[in-house]
Amino acid sequence: MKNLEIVRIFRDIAQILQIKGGNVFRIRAYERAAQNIEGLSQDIEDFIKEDRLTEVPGIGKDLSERIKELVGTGKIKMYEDLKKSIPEGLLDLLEIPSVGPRTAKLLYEKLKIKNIPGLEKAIKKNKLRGIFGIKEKTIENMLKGIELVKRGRERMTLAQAIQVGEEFLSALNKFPEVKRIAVAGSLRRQKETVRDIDILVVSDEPKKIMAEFSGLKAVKEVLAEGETKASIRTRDDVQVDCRVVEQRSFGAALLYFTGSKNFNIKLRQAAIRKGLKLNEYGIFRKGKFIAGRTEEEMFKVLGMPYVEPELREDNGEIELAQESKLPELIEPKDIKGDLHTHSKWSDGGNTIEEMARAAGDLGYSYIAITDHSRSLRIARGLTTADLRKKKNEIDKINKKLKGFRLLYGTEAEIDSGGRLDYKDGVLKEFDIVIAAIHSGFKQPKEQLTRRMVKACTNKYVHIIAHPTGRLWGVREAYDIDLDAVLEAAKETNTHLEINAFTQRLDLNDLNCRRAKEKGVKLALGTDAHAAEQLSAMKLGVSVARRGWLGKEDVLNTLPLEELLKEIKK
DNA sequence: GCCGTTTTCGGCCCGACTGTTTTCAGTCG
Repeated sequence: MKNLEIVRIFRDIAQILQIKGGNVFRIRAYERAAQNIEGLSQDIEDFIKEDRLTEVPGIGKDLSERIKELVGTGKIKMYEDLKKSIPEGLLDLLEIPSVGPRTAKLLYEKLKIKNIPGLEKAIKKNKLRGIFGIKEKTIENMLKGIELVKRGRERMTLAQAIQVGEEFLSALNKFPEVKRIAVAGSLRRQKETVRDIDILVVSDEPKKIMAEFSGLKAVKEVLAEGETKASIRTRDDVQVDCRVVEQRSFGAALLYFTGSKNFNIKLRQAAIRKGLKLNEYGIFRKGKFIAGRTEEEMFKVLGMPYVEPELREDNGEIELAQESKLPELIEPKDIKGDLHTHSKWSDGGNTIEEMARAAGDLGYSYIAITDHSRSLRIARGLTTADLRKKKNEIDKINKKLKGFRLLYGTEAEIDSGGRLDYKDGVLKEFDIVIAAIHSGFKQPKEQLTRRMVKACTNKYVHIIAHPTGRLWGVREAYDIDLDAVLEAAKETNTHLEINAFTQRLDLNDLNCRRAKEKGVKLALGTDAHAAEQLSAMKLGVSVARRGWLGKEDVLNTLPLEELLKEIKK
C-alpha cells in the first residue's frame, strides 16, 4: 500500500513550496490531495489499475501522473529536485509552533539557519536581534516552541483526550457565566488520537470566561488570550483552546470548531453556491443572519441532513448527504454484549461472575469470557484440564443468571504456521473462538498473511482478534495484506474484530470501512482484563461510527440466539 | 494544481490572536 508514502511526499512538497513561496493554491492542491488519499479506504494502486485515479477528489491530470511515477519508478523527480533545492532539516523548523514558512524562509535567507539546532545556536548567540520583524517576544516564543518539539508533542489517545475534555468541562461548568458548554474538534469527531482539546462556551461575558479559563488549576501556561478565544497548555503539556460565542451562534461555532477543516471548507463552498455566507457565527444571506443556533438548522439551510461528527472528514460524506444517502450509524445502545474479555482464569483481574455482573450492569445480555489459550504462557494461558473446570464454572453461573448468558470462549493463539494451539476436539466445545497473533509479528508479509488466512479457514474460528496488531505507542501494525485477509474472512464467514482496548482500536476506522465495502461483518470486543475496562466499548463504537458502520455491520448488535446462528460456519 | 446546475478561465473558506506594526503580515485552526 503506497497511500501513506504518497501522502507524506505530497505534504513535503506542499511545505517546500510554501517556504519557496509558491502559488498558495497550488500548495493547497497538494495538501488537499494528500488529505484525500489519506482518507481512502482502498489501495491507490487499485485506482491506477482501473485507470480511475482522477476520480479521487483533488487529483487531476498532473497529480495522477506524479502518483503513477512514484508507483512505477519508486520516485518522483519533481520531488527529488525540490528536496535538493532546500537544505535537509529546514522543514523541521516548521514543526516549531510560531515558526511558519515565512519565518523559516527569513531565517534561512538572512542567517543561513538550516535546522532546529542551528536556530537554537543562533538564538543563543544573539544573532536574531536586528532581523527585520523579529524582536524579543518572537525569540522567546521560538525557544518555547523548540523545547516543546524536543519533548515530543505527541498526540493523545482518544481515551486520554476524553478524560482531559471532561475535566475541563466540569471545571468550567462551575462558573455561573457559562450558559452552555461543549467539546468540539477532533475529540468530538472521536478521532483515535487527538492533538489538542477544543472547548466551546456560550456566555454573555466572554472576558470573564477567558479569565476563568486561563486561571484554572490545570493551566501551566497561557499561550494566547483574546476577547473571545484563548489557548492554554496544561501541566501535562496538552493544549486546550476555548472559544466563547453568544447563544444564537452556538450551532455555527460548534460546526466550525468541530471541523474537520476540509469538511468546513466544503460546507462553506456549498453555502457560497447557494448565495450564502457561512462562518462561525452563522449562515448569512446578504449580511442578514438566517441560521446558527443549532447545527441541525444549519445543515437544513444548506440543504442536507445532519452529518454526524464522526463522519466529518470530507471523505465523501458531504456528497452523500446532499443525496440523502448517509449511512445510519451504530450507537452504543445497539451493543448487546461484549465478545472479548478475560477473567482470573488467565490474566484478567476479576472472576467470571464479577465480569458477568459488570456486563449486566451495562445492560448487556451476554458476554464472552475469552481467556488466553495454552501456549501463551506469559498470560497464564489455560491448559485443557483448566478448560474443563472453567466450563463447569460457567455452566454453574449461567444457571443462576436470569436473562443473561455467559459464553464459553477462548482467545486462541495462531502459531507461526497458522494453526491454533488447541485441538479440534477442544475447539468445538467453545461457544465462541477468537483467534489471535501474539508472536512472530516480524515475519515477512506473505507468511503473516498466510497465517491469518489459514486461521480464517479453520471451521471453529469465529473472530480474528486485533487483526493488524497495532499497539499505540508500542508498535506499528504488522505487515499483512489486509485485503487478502478480508477476502478469506468473507469467504469463510469469519468476523474481524474491532478491538476497543484503549491502545489498540484495531481494526481502525479506515479498515472498518474497507471491511464493510468487502462485505465482512465486524465483532466489537473490549479485550477487558478487568471489569471496569468493559466501559471501553464506547471507544470501539466510535471507531465503528468513523468507519461508517451501521448496526447491521456489527455482530454483537444481534440478540444471543441470532448471534449464535450467524457465527456458524 | 484542481474544478465547473453560473464558469474550460478565473476563481479557490473564513476569522481570531500576536507581535510588530502606524494599517498588517504571519500563524493557527
